[in-house]
Amino acid sequence: MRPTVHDIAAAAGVSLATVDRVLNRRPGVRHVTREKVENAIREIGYVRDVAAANLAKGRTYPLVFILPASDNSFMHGLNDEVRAAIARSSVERTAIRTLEVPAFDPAALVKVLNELGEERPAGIALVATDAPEVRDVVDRLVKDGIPVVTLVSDLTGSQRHHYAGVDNIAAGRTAARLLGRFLGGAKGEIAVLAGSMLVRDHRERLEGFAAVIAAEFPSLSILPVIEGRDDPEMAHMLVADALSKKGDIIGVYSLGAGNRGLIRALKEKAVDRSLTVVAHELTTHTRAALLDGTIDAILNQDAGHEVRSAIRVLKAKADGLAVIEAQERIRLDIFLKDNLP
Amino acid sequence: MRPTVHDIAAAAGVSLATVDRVLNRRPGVRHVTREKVENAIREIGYVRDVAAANLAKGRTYPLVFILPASDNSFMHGLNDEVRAAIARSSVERTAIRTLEVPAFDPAALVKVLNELGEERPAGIALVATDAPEVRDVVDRLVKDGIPVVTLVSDLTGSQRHHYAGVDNIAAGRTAARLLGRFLGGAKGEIAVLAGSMLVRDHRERLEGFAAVIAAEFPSLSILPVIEGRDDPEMAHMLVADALSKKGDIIGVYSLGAGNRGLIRALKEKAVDRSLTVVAHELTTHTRAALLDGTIDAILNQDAGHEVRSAIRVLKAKADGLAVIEAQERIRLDIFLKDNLP
DNA sequence: CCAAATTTGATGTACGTAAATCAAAATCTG
DNA sequence: CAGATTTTGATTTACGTACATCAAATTTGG
Repeated sequence: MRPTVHDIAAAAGVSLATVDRVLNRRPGVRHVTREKVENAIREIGYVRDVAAANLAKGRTYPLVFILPASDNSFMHGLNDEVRAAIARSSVERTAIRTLEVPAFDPAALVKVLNELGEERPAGIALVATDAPEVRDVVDRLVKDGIPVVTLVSDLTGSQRHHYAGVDNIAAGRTAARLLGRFLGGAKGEIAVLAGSMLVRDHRERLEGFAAVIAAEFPSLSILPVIEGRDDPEMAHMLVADALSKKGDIIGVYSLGAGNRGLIRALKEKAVDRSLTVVAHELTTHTRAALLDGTIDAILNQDAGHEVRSAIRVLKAKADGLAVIEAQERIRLDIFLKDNLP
Repeated sequence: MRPTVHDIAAAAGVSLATVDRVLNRRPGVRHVTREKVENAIREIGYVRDVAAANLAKGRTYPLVFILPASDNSFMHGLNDEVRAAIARSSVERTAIRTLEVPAFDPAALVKVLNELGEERPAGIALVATDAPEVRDVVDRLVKDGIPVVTLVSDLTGSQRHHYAGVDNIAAGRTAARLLGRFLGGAKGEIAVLAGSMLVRDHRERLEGFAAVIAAEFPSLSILPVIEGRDDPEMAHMLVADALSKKGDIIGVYSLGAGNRGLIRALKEKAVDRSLTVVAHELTTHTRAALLDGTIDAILNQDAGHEVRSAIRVLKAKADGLAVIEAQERIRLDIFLKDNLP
């Protein structure tokens, strides 16, 4: 059977109270005694029974999710998933609170994070705005022993414990290869629709995309990026305009949100032309467009997985436990019309 | 706070002992009283604290994994993942036992399953051989209250609680579209390498593949299926032979195992020809082939996810709890050289 | 209506850990 | 070496549930 605290006490030749003091970092244990206990723990392979410990502590994990106040399908979906997690909170012993901050606003994020430092929740998940001042607060929180994971968008060079999101450079590269291969050597121009180049995930997707196009599909050239601010109306206008003016666009890569506008523009302006289109994020609109042939492939990250993974990791870190790395890798989903969920 | 058994007792106006009798289906409770308690449970929204219950019961979940004695990379990987789960068993309160049965042998599977009926483990996961007699035993086990999930390969028309594996028809369709689009309207023949048409997942993959090729890529024709028995040597021989004889093969779909042999044949016979190749299962060999351009896309199912999902579902079913459906969907991974993990 | 049978209540122990209290022992200080 | 201080031990209660026992109350059958 699994060893218990009693077994540690017996193995170390000390009392249960001393074992408890060591396990829970309570004061009043001599260095030598502490080492005796720690050795015993290691030797008999003791692992704390988290369920029993939580029961005894009556513990709940107060977690905070910091989400940007963006009005696009993906963020709405992410919000829904966090709310679903909140609905499960009594079973999972979590007490999840969400905070909304203005999107792409490092100062606001820093302010909120600083306040959380006082509050000391059991863990923080945030959609990071990639800025040095944000990284500095996060590093301080981590140093203070508060588990932090980034969600969807990572924080360059920070000490965050984990990133629950996809590899966006790989996503961009994958989009490029799909588009390149689907176009089969044709010559022409590629339009790229992004939300904003101020966001790290969009920058990275473009970076990966451009690299592969340049290296492996020289017959394709990328037009200047269209920034649609993740807004359907704006995306519609800009894409429709580009399609009207440029006759040699043969492919489109939409790496941000606002796909509803893109799809409308495509249906208006490109019925006669055979465009190859790769877009990000599976929504009602992109799904329908994939099925009717307007879009050829969708790259997706599963918001539900990201949220659940973030929670698992935060709880594990709060308990000082290991995580199953392979389980927490967020995968890039590729959907063709045949493998939609 | 979360309601407890005491709250039920108070709400129903009965004693704790009676609540306990109802909760754990112990005899000696009048029908009316039982209903009073059940109503109270529903009204206050009581959910049993599984952690505390398991602690009290000292419960472990004796689970059985029935795996085929196949000697290919995928099954080895699956085996490794089950062993990894066994290593975690003390933490997860599982006691996992594996049983090996000859592959594609319904009788052997039936025999093992019948014996398990006596033993009554908390749950059974099996890689199903798709046969009516297997379905009948499984249905009986389910009827007897033993949770059963199929793993990797499903059981037609059975009552199994869950299938932890990918949708193989969708996988075949996806392979067809990738191949068709990558070939960009070229005219020619497609070679299909399977393990055996006696296995349901292989049959389904072929079915989906053929359907999409026929419907949407009329310039492509599928050659008679090559059955390589998932054996590298045999696959090598057969594929090399086919490539020598048929000059107009422009694509290959490998839907089973034995890819090491396929890759060798491709490197020997197809350096000059530009073949487009889609294969299943990410292994050391297929990964290397994808990176060096021998293979163009790999479809994969994550054995680790499948095993962990099966365990989660079996435990939940054993406790009569709901599962998060979206979390348990096993996804079809599509790997290009850019998004390898 | 009485005895028997059934149903319900009251109570205690256990699971593995946390946390607290008080006493005892060991160590340190001067 | 006495006294103060620190370290350790012994013991208890609690968390929410399971399970067992015995007594009391209620229902049922004749």
